[in-house]
Amino acid sequence: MSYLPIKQLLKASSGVDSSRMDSPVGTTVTVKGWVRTKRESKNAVFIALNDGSTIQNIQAVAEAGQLPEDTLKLITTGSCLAITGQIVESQGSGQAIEVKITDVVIYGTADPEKYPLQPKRHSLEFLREIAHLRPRTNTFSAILRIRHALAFAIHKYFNDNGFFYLNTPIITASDAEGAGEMFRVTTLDAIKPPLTEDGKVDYNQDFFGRETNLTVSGQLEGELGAMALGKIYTFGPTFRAENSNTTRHLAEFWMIEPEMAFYELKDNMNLAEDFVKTVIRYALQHCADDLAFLDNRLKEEEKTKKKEEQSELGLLEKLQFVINNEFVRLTYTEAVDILMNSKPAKKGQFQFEVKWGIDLQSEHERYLVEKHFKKPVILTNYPRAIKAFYMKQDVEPATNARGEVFGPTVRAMDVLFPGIGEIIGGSQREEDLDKLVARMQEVGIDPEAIWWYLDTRRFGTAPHAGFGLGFERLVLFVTGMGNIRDVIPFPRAPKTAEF
RNA sequence: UCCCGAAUAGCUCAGUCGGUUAGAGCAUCUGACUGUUAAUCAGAGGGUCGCUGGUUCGAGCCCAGCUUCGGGAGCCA
Repeated sequence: MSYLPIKQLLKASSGVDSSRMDSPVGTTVTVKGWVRTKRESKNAVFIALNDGSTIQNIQAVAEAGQLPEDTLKLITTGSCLAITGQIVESQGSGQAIEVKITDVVIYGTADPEKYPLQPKRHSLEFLREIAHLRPRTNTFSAILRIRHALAFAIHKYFNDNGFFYLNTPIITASDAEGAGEMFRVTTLDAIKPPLTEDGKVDYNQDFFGRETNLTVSGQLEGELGAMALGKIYTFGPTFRAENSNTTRHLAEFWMIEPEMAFYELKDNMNLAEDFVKTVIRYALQHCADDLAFLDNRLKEEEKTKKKEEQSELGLLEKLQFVINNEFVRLTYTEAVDILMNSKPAKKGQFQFEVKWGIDLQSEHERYLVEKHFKKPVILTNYPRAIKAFYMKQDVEPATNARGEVFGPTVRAMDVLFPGIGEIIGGSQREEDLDKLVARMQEVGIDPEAIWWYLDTRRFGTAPHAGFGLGFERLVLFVTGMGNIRDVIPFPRAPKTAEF
């Protein structure tokens, strides 16, 4: 039996007018979905049904005594039904149309004594414990629909702009980037692995004949793609075995990494800003009711907070603000100057002292974004010592407003967003083989281990640039959620892999 | 990994100074109610007070260890 998704049904009936040719009023339809609530009064039974196609429910109505008593009893929150009936204009005020029930098929019951989702508000902490069922809630279904829309918008953006989607390996042998602790991939016996003569695990006997891990970044392979296809992007899972217990980190997350031949740092910044704004605009256009729901949810939550802790902008306002304002661009050196002359620095309110050469702490980033500029910020030209080996080395020394000289620096860029900090990290890459190898040796990376990467510089090297964006951090920002574990269906984090 | 906090009914929480039978709201069930909107009203059922040990005549409450969760920090995307 075919059925009509609720989203389609409601779309067809928007601005209900039974005289309209395409109005569904009067037609007989079958809707299928899960019961949110059932309300009974003396003369009628009301069922709110949701099928996940939209945040909105469809109301189905039966007259009292119409449905057999034992059928009625099984229609409880969480049960799954197929309801057939005529679409009528609703007599109630909460909805334009409703289904006048002629037939109900119960696909699956849900024992109300055991079904954990009750028709009431649940804490996000509790829902994390039942992550397998939480997509059935308004909040999580909204988040997952927005997540989908953002993923689609990302592919669309790159496709529209001449990028090719490059699939980089998930299992890698390279451990050169040093982006984080890695998960080992092996088929060797964990208790009795084969050993070499000097007592170490003999990975020659492993599946790949060498040590392998799950990828921590597709960037190096992405550069190979850019040096052949021009503009590429990756969008795939990434793994970090760091013991990170925060609201912004996952052990398994999805990363987007564009890499462009012939792009320099400024082109890279322009792309990053346009890209982020475009995908946020897409979500605003295509997820209006889900975003409105989350906006409202956040406002309710804000009401319970103290005045001084309430945020100035609502979710929708914040998203509009980001797409309507230019990101502030300044160098690391200029940022350090601002921070050193800031109120919190003078009052000693920063936990970490600011001076040229330090890696900026989240308190510093937050000050710049949330207090000083109150806009997204792109910081560039970081000290070479705190950045990755592959970033292009600046020739010009950095200077601040008073003409003081610092260095050396690299052509790095970090995009900082309010609430989440670093959302994008990227750079122009060092295309000069000698400089790149010299830098690798300085930081103790064996050039032989990634000879294939260095071949890009040996054969037809070119200026190029790219960046990485943590997908969940983007979803976190767009949904206004506070914990990254709530914007991915099945979060992986230390001690967390149940579902 | 470090710092701080928490763990009591299905959920969210209260529980005074260590003292009789551990409470509330929501959810569930039963009944009432002329079309309800997370309906409303009345009633009922529902507890290994995270685990282990200790102090005490007596522990939900005090102490120690462990576990898990939350917030912050670090690592980073």
